Amino acid sequence: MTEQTPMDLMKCCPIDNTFKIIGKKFTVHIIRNMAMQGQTRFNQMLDSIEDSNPKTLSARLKEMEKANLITRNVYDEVPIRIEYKLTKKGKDLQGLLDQMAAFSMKHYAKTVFKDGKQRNYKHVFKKPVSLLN
Amino acid sequence: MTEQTPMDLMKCCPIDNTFKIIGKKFTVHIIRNMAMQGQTRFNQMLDSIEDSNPKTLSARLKEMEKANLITRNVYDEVPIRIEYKLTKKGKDLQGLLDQMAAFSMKHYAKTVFKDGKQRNYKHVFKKPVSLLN
DNA sequence: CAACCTACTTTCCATTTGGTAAGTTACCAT
DNA sequence: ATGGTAACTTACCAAATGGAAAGTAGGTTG
Repeated sequence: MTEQTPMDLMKCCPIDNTFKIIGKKFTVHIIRNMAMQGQTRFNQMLDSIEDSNPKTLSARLKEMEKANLITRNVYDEVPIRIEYKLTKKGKDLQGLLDQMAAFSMKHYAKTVFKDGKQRNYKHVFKKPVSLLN
Repeated sequence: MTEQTPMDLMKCCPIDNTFKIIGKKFTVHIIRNMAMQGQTRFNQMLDSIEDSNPKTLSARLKEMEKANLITRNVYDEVPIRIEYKLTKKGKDLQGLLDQMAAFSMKHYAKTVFKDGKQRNYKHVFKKPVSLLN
């Protein structure tokens, strides 16, 4: 019998599909700030994401909520407070961000590190790269 | 003494840096076709990458060559033959592609698989997700 | 009642990006 | 001379994307 390749199982490309989710400007930055710095609020992200602006940030957050990567919770305080949080699904992008970080730390040490010296992911973050189960 | 965070070491964000490299349309598709299908030629990629066109493909290949992700070799045959190959650095993006594939296989099984059933990366590709050393 | 706060939205404009279609180069075969 | 092949390039146009600046909503504080 003929061998079954991964492509025989697939209807559409999973890499392409993921790219459609995280390929737009600021999406990975938002996840990064939420996952690594625990940020939850609009103005926090606006202030800390390089070159972001409210219009684009707002658009990305809406897309991400629709894609179930994050939740949006309204707290009726004064002034109003809104919290964005990563869902389980959103957290599953951690491994992807880890790989992105690891790649630059390996190949762009001079760009990335103040002292220009190469380090690996585990050394910097004191934990191995996350994996998806 | 005060604790040293990963950010204290960094001049620029490694995630952002990687995004600048792979964030444009078709870049990951090119790497995917080269790594997973062994493609080396312009027209092969043009025919097999969904919605690609010669202008954009050509632009991406040039950027990728400049970034040392691929090499371009000219063979003076008739008709002329040109081979693109992944460098060691380009191959180091494999783990990133794996994570992208794994994420969609976990969270978009219905979109990705013909039968709509979830499978993990290892099951489909018969090998674990690649890691960067 | 004016100022301030968070969290946006809206308008209008500029830039980036991509796409189609046709052309180009160089060499060989008929 | 015409046509074929590979690998592009060019011109011109359309759409997507992003950004600055100002405005809005609802409530509080001085």
